[in-house]
Amino acid sequence: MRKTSIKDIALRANVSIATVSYVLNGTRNVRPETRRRVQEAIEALNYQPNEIAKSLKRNRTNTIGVITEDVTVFNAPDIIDGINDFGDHHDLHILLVNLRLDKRIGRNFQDVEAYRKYATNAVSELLGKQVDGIIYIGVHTRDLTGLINVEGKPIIYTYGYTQDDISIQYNDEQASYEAMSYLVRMGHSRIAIISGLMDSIPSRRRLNGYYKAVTDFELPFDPSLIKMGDWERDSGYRYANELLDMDNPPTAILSMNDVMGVGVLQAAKEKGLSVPEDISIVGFDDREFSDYLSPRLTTMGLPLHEMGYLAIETLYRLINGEDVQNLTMPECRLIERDSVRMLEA
Amino acid sequence: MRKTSIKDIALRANVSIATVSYVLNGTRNVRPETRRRVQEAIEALNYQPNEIAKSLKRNRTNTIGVITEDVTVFNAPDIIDGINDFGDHHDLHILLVNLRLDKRIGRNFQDVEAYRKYATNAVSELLGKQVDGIIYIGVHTRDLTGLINVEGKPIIYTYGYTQDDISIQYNDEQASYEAMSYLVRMGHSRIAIISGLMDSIPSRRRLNGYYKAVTDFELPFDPSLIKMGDWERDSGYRYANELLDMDNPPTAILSMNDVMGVGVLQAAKEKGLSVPEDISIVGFDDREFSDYLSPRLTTMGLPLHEMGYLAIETLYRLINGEDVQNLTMPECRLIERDSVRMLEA
DNA sequence: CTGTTAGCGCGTTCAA
DNA sequence: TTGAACGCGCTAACAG
Repeated sequence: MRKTSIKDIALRANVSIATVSYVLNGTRNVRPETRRRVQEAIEALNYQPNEIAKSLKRNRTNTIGVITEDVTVFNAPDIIDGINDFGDHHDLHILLVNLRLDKRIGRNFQDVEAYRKYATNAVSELLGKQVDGIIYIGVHTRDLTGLINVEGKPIIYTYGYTQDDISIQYNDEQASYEAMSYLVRMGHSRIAIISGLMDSIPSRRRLNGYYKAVTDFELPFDPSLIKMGDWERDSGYRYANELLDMDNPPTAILSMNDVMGVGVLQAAKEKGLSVPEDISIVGFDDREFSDYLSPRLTTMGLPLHEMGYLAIETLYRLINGEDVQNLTMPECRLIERDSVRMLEA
Repeated sequence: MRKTSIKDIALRANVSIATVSYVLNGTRNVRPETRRRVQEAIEALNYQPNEIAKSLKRNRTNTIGVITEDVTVFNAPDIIDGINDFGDHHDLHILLVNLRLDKRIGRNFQDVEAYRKYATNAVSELLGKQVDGIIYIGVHTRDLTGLINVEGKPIIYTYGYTQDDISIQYNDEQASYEAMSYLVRMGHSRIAIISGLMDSIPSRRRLNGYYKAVTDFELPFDPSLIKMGDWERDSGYRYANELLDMDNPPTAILSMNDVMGVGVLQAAKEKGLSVPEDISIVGFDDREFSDYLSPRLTTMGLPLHEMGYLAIETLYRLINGEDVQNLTMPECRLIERDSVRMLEA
């Protein structure tokens, strides 16, 4: 038998369907006695409104589309969790599309055409489903201008941005500056940095933070303390070796991600150096594994949950026609563990 | 201005809306010339069907609800990825609900009432949204009978089960048996095991696999090689210490998860034992971090992607009225890394 | 065989 | 408080 609809309620309560609707939504006053009858019927028939029908009429689905370039990449789950956090409290539902880019194209993000069709499809599915807005979660931060066309629907980017839309980003420069400040507070001054790929925006910004700290704290500036890595473990390993082989090696190494940090740890270990006694290390990302390394890695944690939360909150305001500007972006915070030691003065 | 609808197309192509619908769905023959006109109009107006309206009429949304107890828990993303994999190829959309249990109630799963309301809400939201079926992804395997009532909608459980519904599980017993076989092939016979909490079904099943292997391979049976851990790193550490302090210590330790495996690694290191030269270790789960440990941990990988894939595939068949039985469950497979050595004969 | 008319699905909302 | 139009697309029934 069919699901019970508003009609069944009306029939049983001996009122019109309009009245049922008013009771349901409190849109209008209804005589208490009538209301009671209606509610009794709703109860008895275990009625549950059909949101699809409601959406059709209201022209609003209370559903937002979330496009993630790859759910299995480490940043996605926590961002989604932040989205859900807000969504739960505002009756917003999440239609999730997973582009699965990591499986489909690996890291070839330069080749936009390779994944444009996936992104375009995702958008058109979502638009067809009449979502009220879209959140796009990239795998890594880059310019996504022109990738998709959302035909005027509100959209928010995170871990990526376009020249036309709002995007939620943490402040890379501030983050690496803060990591440096911490190291300085711990008594370090010869601090090396291993960067990510230099075609990446976060890499460049984090390097800026490094320079700024070097200047502000009047640290000895030595270009040979700056290594250009590629985000992978091997490059951390390779450059840590170079760094540790110097005549005047650094006392601390800031690695732009935890993965390279693993390489650094390994290089130190192989040289018989112990961390943090002989060399301090700070990573970036607070990947789950950084807590399982030995020593446990001190690292800059990313505000993933907050980014998701802010993304949907902002989208929500956009949907409701608010004029959104001057957003305060969430900040990274240092997760202090065991890979940095305090240097004696 | 309003989104262009089927009506606009009809108007422009000078046909009735019925004809447009026929062209759109290929439901009936349409004269080529007419079809061309319609298609031209669709193109010109950039028409995109309103799936909401379609769903209302069809009484089918092509959307399935995915309830995850917590997206940020390690098993969720890959299961979801598997769900997407199938969904992509069958025009199925995913409405994701995240119960966020890890944040809300931690590990207190005994206290069902603490999260029943979340689960119930999730189901009723999903039902209201008229999903065609539901997949429930637990945080860990347990009996979920009676938790929710889906009012006859098809539902599939994974990482959990009920007495009434279909659930997708890998075979724990086979998995630990296989891990043991591997160790035996590598020349080990004194093999210890550190289990998870014994109120957990996987723990018990994996222990069965262990016993079975001990019997089948005629390994020396020594009860002191069996330790009851609690899934946490500390218990791995503690029991590894006990094991390694024995007069006749094992040559290999099978840990029922990678987290405890980290504790085992640490215990060995502190004793000046090197892995795998002095002691071999096999973990369970293939957590991301197991590849970043040193040595890289050999571990039983879970077929998460496959579970998600099979879950939605089965759900799809259920939705289409097929009679589903005798499912072949996906299997764990060993990820061979560097923590086991071949013992000389 | 091709095209049209009209009612339906379910809830919202305006006019009466 | 109610009847009826409406949102958008599907489809049965009918006409040519």
